[in-house]
Amino acid sequence: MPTFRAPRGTRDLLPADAARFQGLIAIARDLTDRYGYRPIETPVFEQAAVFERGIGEVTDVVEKELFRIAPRTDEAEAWALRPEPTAGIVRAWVQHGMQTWPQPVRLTTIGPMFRYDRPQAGRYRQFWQFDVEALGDPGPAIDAEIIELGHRFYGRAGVAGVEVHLNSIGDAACRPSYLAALVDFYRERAGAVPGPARARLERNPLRLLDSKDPTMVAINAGAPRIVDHLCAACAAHFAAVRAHLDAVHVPYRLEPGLVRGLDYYSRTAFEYYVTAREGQQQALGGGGRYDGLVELLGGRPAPGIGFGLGLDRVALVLEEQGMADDAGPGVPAPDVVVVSADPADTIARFVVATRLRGAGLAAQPDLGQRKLGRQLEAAARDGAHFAVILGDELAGGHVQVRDLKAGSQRLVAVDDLARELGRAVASHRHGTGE
RNA sequence: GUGGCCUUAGCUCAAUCGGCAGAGCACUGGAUUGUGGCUCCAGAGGUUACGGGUUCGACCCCCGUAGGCCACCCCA
Repeated sequence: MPTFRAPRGTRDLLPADAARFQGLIAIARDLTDRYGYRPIETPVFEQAAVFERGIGEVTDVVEKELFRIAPRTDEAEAWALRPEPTAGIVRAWVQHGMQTWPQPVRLTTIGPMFRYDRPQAGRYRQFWQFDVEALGDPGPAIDAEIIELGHRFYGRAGVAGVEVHLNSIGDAACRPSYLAALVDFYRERAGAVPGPARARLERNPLRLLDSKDPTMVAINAGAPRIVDHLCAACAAHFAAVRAHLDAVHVPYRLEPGLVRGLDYYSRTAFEYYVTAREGQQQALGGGGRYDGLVELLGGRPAPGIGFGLGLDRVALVLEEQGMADDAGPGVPAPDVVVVSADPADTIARFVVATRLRGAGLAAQPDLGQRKLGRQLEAAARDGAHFAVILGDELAGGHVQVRDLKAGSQRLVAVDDLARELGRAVASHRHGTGE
């Protein structure tokens, strides 16, 4: 066992995994660029109060998963690692007066989030999210834009079987009366409600709706549904969101039990699910509208909506579905490897490779002290297209350029080497459509 | 935070009833002096996760710890 290892719930993304992540990030960047979302980077830690106030004191995220950091004892519990990106972005919105920018403000960020809970496959203490937020627009069109963007991301990433689950959880006007009805409903059946759920009833009754406990599932089948209790404004908003999604043919499933884990959501709530996969980490992403959050964090009231998509889970599902590129652990195939007949002459190889690199070629010197055959063997195994062989011809100002794919070889003047190779590499790339 | 299963070489896994820790892949080197991915040979790689206990003797049985996984809780 090594002396040190990655902390519990964290992991190293080795080159093959990291390359897959970079691929997902590139897709996300391309999409957000074209949808008009601008990048923003906020700190990975904030004052703990930003999360406690924004996310809600009685949520699991704050109560048991907040990753607190205390660099000095007299600052204990002052700061916490971000468990999600929205609160920090809203804090930045308030701090920098983004309500004076042209509205809406479309923002996106990608980075690690932190939650101190018990790890499992697809659930980590440090995990990556692709996050998109639109602030300053109350209308249903932006809700649909966001939901469609996330849906398109999964399609572009190649994830099969992603379902959009959709619900509205009302707002300050209609949720209180619904909650009262819901609590009454459960109280009438208090004898049947399991102990842990009963404790929740007082603190956060909405959360009982998405319990997986079989007895709760049975009870919930008859529970009042929030969509039947929406005020006129919320009902109209929800209908309009659906109409927008229908118009662009984004399929979705209405889920009356979908309530989301964070307090700041209002009206539109949605999640992206892969129900086909084994195991429990089926939620690949989720989000919703948070019209009260800006005010909660000290700003002038402004509406917002956004989502966070878990890149770790996307990568996991892609692998399970056999869609992951088989990026091996080795280095990417170089255009050119520089080898030499003299096993000891690493300087000549280094000099030539450096010159080729300066000319923009993906060139690598063989760094070992092995004989020529071994050097060529390694070059071929690494997938290099060309080998530059340094030998006796060097005295006359020439080297051998060997085409490792074709098995052909010719003498090239050192002075022409970079130009010749550049041309050959370019034509090969066009020829194979790479 | 609750309950359960698991942990042997870098990776995937063997090791009879408690009796000498192994294989494949990968890695490194070699196969009569300057030419290939195949083949052949060899090498290196282990405190059997860690700590204790039982035993003449522990990879194997018992206890604890750590980590992973599964189901909850909840979520990405």
